[in-house]
Formats: sequence, C-alpha cells, structure tokens
Amino acid sequence: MADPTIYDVAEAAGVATSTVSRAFSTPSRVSSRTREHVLAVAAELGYRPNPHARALLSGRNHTVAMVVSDITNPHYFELIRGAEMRARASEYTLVLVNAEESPRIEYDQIQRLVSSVDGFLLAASRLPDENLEQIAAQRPLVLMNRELAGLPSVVLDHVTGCRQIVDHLASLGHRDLVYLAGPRNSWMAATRWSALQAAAEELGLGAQSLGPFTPRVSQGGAAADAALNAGATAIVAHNDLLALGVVQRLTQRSVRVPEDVSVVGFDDIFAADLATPSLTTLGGAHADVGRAAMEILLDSVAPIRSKDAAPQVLLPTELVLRSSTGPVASQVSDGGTARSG
Amino acid sequence: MADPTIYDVAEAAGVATSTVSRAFSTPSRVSSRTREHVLAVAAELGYRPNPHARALLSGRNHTVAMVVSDITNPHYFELIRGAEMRARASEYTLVLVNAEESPRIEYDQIQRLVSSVDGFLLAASRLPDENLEQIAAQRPLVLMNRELAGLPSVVLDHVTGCRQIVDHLASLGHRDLVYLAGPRNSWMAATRWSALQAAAEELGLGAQSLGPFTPRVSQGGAAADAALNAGATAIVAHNDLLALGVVQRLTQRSVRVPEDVSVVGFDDIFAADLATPSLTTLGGAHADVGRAAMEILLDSVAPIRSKDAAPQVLLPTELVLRSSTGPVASQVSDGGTARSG
DNA sequence: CTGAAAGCGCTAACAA
DNA sequence: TTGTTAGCGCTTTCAG
Repeated sequence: MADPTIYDVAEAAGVATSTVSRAFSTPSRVSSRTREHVLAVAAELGYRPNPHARALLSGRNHTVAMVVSDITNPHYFELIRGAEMRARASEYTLVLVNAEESPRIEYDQIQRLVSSVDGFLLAASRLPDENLEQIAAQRPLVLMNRELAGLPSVVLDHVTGCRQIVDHLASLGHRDLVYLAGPRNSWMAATRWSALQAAAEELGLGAQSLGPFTPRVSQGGAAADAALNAGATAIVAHNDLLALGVVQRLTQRSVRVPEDVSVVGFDDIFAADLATPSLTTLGGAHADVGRAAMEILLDSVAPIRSKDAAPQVLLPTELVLRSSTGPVASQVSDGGTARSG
Repeated sequence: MADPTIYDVAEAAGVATSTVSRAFSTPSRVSSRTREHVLAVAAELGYRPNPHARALLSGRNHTVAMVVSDITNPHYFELIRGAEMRARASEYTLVLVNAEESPRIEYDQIQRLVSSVDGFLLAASRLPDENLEQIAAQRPLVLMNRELAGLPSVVLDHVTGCRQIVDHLASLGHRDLVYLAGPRNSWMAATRWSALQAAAEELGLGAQSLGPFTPRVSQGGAAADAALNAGATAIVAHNDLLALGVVQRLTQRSVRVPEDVSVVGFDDIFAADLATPSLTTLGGAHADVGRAAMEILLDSVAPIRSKDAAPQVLLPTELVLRSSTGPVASQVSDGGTARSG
C-alpha cells in the first residue's frame, strides 16, 4: 500500500535500481529501449521519485524561497508573479515568506529555511548589509530592488526615475518638493531620497525629507499633515500606498490635488489609476524584475555553469502621468509651526 | 567545511548519535543533563538538523502548499497572510502556488508537490469535484471559499451576504438586478448566483445572470456594456475587480453611479474605498479564513489526534455600504442592439 | 537512560 | 549500457 520505490520498479522491470534511477535523472545514459520500458513499468506502478530522498543526496531541492517585506503591499504582486512563473518554467517550487516589515522575522525565517531551499530571492530586504553577506555565504541569493556590492541584484532604475519626477515637477513650475520617506531600513527609501535630492539640486529646486513613514495607506494621514505643515506644494511619497493615503487626507482637509498640491508615488500599483484623482507615479516592469531575478538565481543554483560574477541588472522605469500632478497655480500658504526634515 | 551532522555532534559530546537525535526530536527521552550538554555542543558547532534527511524518514516536512487561483487578485492577500501567519506560528513553511485561473496548471502543480508537502490549502479552487476528492485521498486538504461534501472547508457565508445585498438593493427601490458572473468553474460564482436568485425571488425582484467574465478590472468594460444592454439599474459583479472595471466603464459612458446604476462588488479589496465612487461591497474577515483553514490543515497533518470529521466552517460576511449604490431615481433607457446574456 | 545498528529512497562511483 | 554497492543524515527498533 505504500508508495512504490525504485526497488519495486526495478524488480518489476527486471533491471537494477540504478537503471531506474538513471531512466529518471539522466535519461541519456540509458538505452532508449530500456528507458522506455522502465518508464512504462514505473507509470503502471504509479511510481514517483521521492523528492526527500533525492534532496538528501544532492542537497538540492528544486525549491527557492522568496522573501517580501510585506505581502499585503500590492506592489509585490507582479514581482511575485514574475518570479513564480519563471520558477515554474524550470520546475522549481517557490516558497513565499512574508517578513511583515520586520528585519527580525525576515532573518529568522531565512535561517529556518536555509537548509531546505536551494537559494533566496530577497525583495526590498530590510536586513543590514552584514546579514545579507552572511546569508549569501550560505546560499545563492539575489536581491530585488536593493543593491549591495558583490551580490547579484535586479533593481528598477530609480535614479533616472527620480530625475524624471523632478523634471516633471519643475516643468510644472514647482520650486520645492517634499519627500515622504519610507522605512529607515529601506535601501530604496535612501536611494530615492538621494536621487531626488541630487536632481532637485541640479534643477535648482528645494527639497526636504519628512518621515520615516510606514508605507501604508493608513500612514498617509500623518504624512500629509506633516507635508502640509512644511508648506509643501509638491509631494513625492515613498510609494503609492502612502501617496494614496496622502491624497485621501488632503482631500479630507479640502486641499485640492493637484490644484493646490501635487502628489507623486512610486510603483504604479493597480489602485493608482482607480483613485480620484488618479495618481502620477513612477512605474516599471515589476514582473520583469521578478523574472530576471529568478533567472539569475536559477543560474547560480543549477550546476550548469558556475557564475562567479554578480550581475547587477538595472531595469528601466517609466513615469506614468495621471491627474495628481499639475502646475502651480496660486501659492498655498498653509504654513504652520516649524518642523525639521 | 561541510555542515556538521549528528555524527560530529555525537563525537564532540561523547555520546551516541541516537542520543543526539533524541535530544532534538524527543527531548523527554533524554536525561536533562545529557540533553543540555548535547544541545550546547550542537550550538557551538552550529549544527542544524538536516530537514531532508528528517523528511526521508518521517515522510513529513513541516511544509504545506497553498494554491490560489490568481495571485494578482488582491483579495487573496489577506487570505495568504492569515494562512502564512498561522503556519509560521507552528513553524510550518508555506509554499505558494499560483494557478493563474487555469485548472490544468492548478492540477499539475498540485501533483508535482504532492509528495513534497504535508498538505494542501486550496483557495477558490477551479478544479472539478472528482479532482479534489482524488487529491484529498493523497494528502490532507482544506478548501477555502469552496465547499464539497466530505472535505473540510472554510468559507465566508455568502448566502447570507447575498441576501443582504438584495435586501439593500430592494430597499433602495430597485426592481431588478443583473449579476455579472465569475468564471464558469468557480464554485463561488455559482453559489453567489443561486443565493442572489433565491433572495431576489423571495423579495419579488427580477434577476438575471450575464457572463461568465474573468474577474479582472480589464473585463469590466465588456461586463458593463452587457449589463447596460440588458437595461440594468442594479449590478452585482462577481468581485470587486470586475466591479471596479464596470464602474470605470460606466463613468466613461456617462452613466452615473449610483444615480443611474448601482454597483455592488464582493471581497472588499483595498482599492474598493479608494475608487470614485467608492464601492459598496460584501466584505468579510479574509485573514480569518486563511487562519482557520490553516488551523484545520495543521490539525490533520500533525499526528496529535486524528480528525475523521471534516469541519466545514462558515464565517460571517459584512455588507460594506459605500457610494456606488443609491436609490433608483429616473429610468435609464440606454438600450441598444439586442444582446444575449 | 543510552548505545549499536539497520534502514528510509535515491544517487554515484566503480566494475563489468 | 547496465549492475553492484556504498552511503547521504537522521530516526528507530532492539539491547544493554
């Protein structure tokens, strides 16, 4: 009644177990006659190779883990989907791990999985560099939307993207911008801020950063108030979730978007064009990021050829203009008490 | 340089391998002195039990798979999150599988995983009953938002929910409703339609079903046109994604929501209250569905006690009233060329 | 309570 | 091309 093993198949087919094994793992090393016979017998018996036994020997599993910092952020959908599709194409299984914005959970989960998966995909990891290096020493690893020298990564080109945003705002007549920052341990948040700052300086705009804010719609209220308090006419929010919350709060406070204040987000999540006003945001081919990262990972996991280079892929972004940004019309003078950036 | 094994630990601790093994798997059968000593030595060596070897013996793996019919549907976020949190609490790993609305992919993926996971969670499975039964014969399985006699399941109570929807529409003065159906192989779609139909009949409303439609925003256009063509004043869409698309198209065609046409969705996804008009929809504690289902699954996976009953849990829904529904004011006579439902 | 030893199902030398 | 034979790392009788 138990599942049939190679022994059962070998016996029924009148061959050695190794032949059965080869028929499945290295078909080229068995005569086609024998192979077909073995496979036929196996099929008849309902034999399926036991993945645990296989993994015990090879140490490999055909399984990779993808860690996302917050699974409820729609931004990750496409990333996950791209990675998942690519994995499936190579018959790899994807284990999904949710870090809930906690570096601690992220680290623990990874360590728990380190000996049961072949590699890791870390999306917007919140872990400090040292941890990443340590993990990379244990298993192949590819970063998504985070860069670290020496480690393979795939990121959307936010430097260029931020430049586009600032260009856009400048051409609308804005003289200043306020960045509502993401989590302190987010590499992306830091990258965006420095890119915005650089672009602003170059174009002669003022720029200040407020926050950090947890990138959720619910945090948008506080973020919007802070921005208003700082006298912002142009707001760049860490991501669309936060931006959406900001717009909501602004509207609630009778501040018109974009007439009084322009708002830009990042990610182009699917709600961005459903909201009113629809959100101007920096998008990109997120699914491609997932796909590319998985590709690199599989390449270093599979023994086809060893890659000692750490490819750092940069994918293009695209500024999606919608209705949350517009020209500066009148001066909003909603200034209040001082507040440091 | 290789990972330390029980042999290394046994040697370093001056005990037998079996003692090391016991110290980890059945601590109660080792004197506390020995146990602590072994654990200390193990920790020092950086020993971690090899999950593959462990799985080879026990056949179990501390891993369960969750299959969703479409991972890009935000509705699943909370479901996944609930399941994932519950799994983590019991130190189980969650493998996420995306079926992309294809029963074929769903089935293949499950069969591929059947010998490497301890059980399955199937969310809104598109598989025919026979397949579900067959899978259930292979591994413990819990259905989410789908019911099948003899199999454990957790579903939101859509019968009551649909009744609430129809009540709501009736009390706004609507005399008819149009249901924009989900996929043909969706149990939920069938359930909703028959519940709507029953409630409508009881309240003396007319009801017709149009479709099926793939539940995506992009399908909303066609769905809206079909509904308009059928002279609808009240539309109940299979889910929020479709409903959002419908509203978008309606607005585009200058049909006012809710003045001319009311629209109701299902799921209460996060975009539902960001859209304009915000969407009236049937919500529920999705995370609880995930949690409850995982709970049942772990119960039947772990050898604590055998459950031969198949619990069928029904969780309450909640009608979230927003701005996409309103009283019937004037008759819309936007009829066009004939179109069959 | 602890140790010795036999596998779990499969793969990978090594021979033939 | 195929068979023989050790293990992979761990658990689990069975003794002691």
